[in-house]
Amino acid sequence: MDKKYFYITTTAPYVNADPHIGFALEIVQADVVARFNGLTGKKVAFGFGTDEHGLKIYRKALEAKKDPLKYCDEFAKKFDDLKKALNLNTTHFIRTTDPAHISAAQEFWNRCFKNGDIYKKNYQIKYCVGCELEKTDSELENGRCPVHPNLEIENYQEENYFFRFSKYQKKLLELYEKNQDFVVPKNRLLEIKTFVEKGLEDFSISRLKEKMPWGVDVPGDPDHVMYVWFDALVFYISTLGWPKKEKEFSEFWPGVQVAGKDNLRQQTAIWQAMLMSAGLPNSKQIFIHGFITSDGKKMSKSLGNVINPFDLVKKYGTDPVRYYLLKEIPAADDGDFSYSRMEEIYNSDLANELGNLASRLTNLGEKDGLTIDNKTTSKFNNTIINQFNYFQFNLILESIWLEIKKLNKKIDDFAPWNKKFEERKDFLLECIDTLKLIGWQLHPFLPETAEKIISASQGKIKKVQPLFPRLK
RNA sequence: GUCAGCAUAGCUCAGCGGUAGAGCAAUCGUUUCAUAAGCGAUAGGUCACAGGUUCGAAUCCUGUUGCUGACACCA
Repeated sequence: MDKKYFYITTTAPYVNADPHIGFALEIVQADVVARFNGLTGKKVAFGFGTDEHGLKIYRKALEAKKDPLKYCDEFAKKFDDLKKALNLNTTHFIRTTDPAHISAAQEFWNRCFKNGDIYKKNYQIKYCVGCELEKTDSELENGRCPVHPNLEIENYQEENYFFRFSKYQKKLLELYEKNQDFVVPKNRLLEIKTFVEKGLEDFSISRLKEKMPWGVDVPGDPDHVMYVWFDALVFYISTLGWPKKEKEFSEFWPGVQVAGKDNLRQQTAIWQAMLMSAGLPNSKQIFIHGFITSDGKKMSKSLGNVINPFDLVKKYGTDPVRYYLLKEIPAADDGDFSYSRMEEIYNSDLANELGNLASRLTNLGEKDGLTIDNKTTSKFNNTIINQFNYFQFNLILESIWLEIKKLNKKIDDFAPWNKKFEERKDFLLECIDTLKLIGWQLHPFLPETAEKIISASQGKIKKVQPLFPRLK
């Protein structure tokens, strides 16, 4: 709709563990799209934040004998550190424990309530005394806790607030029907459609405060706090300052949301129904990415194969890590990370092909004392623009690398080092200009490298330091 | 258990009815401007398995095996 403004956001990571490589993937993907849109002249908002309420965090904080907020502070800091480590161009940041978010969540609740979509009902809770935890049906085996099969599951009821999700079945299906690109990739759209078609049940959106106080107060009811989902989803608009910053909100919303496949339902159905209920426009688009395995295996603490994004960046640098995530992990499918593959593509793609190309060209240019004045800037052809619309980062990078290979070959074929100065001048100028264009195309993906390339290929040409020193 | 998707060279994937493709890795050759980089060539696959349809199947259909996801209160 609005061509001037663009808003993109990731999910708000839950702060019960250190930042995960999977979230790094998600936010790097969002960053690339944000930067791309910025280069095409739009005003971009890129939202980011942390999800900090709920039982799990409350328990962890108690275990660590810490005040929940202080406990969250430590994690929120770690997530904030991702911005620097991954060179993210985020413009907005909010924690769900920030007062602005809390009042946004309450305002959102009020709107849904006024619309008649929030009501009180008895909620059946299944509780395992052994774990001292509430259990869901999917966690039970034959109606018993798998960890404590000799203990009976206790049932009790409490009064909760419910959200009238069922009311929005038809409207959600209309939304999917009307906009076939609402969820990308399309098999995810199919998945959620099937889910909604099967019928929707209202779900509980509050918890008794006496049992679990770590949440946003339900307006007008001191006995309840909101269930994390409800408050966390409002994050997508509280980052923009809703409801206070009306202008900013109306400029940027609706936005594009990036989420993992485990988040499909929350983003594409629940959140959309909530928006309808609150009388706000639906999201523009939801992109669903896959998961990353580590050396072909699921990452888990017990296997000891968890990949920490900070370690990776420390070892290889920001742009190589971004390159791996964008080139080697198919954006919409599961992908694998391995150190050997990381080093392979670092050396072949980055050091040998791209880095060396910049070195040889700027070296030739410097020796001939060349100067380039032309102001080539960002330029994306329609294929690339279309591939951006479907988040096909790996394909875009492949086509950029095709250009890099072509340029390397072109230099070999012409062999400027065998030519006289006058014979090679125009040739070199042309090559360096192509290099600059490549730099611009790389800008959303590898911002730091791109800037080095661009600045090295304009004005008086000087040989660049190796962009990516070869490993080993 | 039910439903859906996937299974192609060592690795990552493209091809989706007409004699198996790319990149990386491997091997060999070649150039020297460059980060011992570049360029070229070679090798590497009964296209998961078994049936069927067709003049012809990696490509369509059926079955088997394996993996992944969904089947609602885990963010």
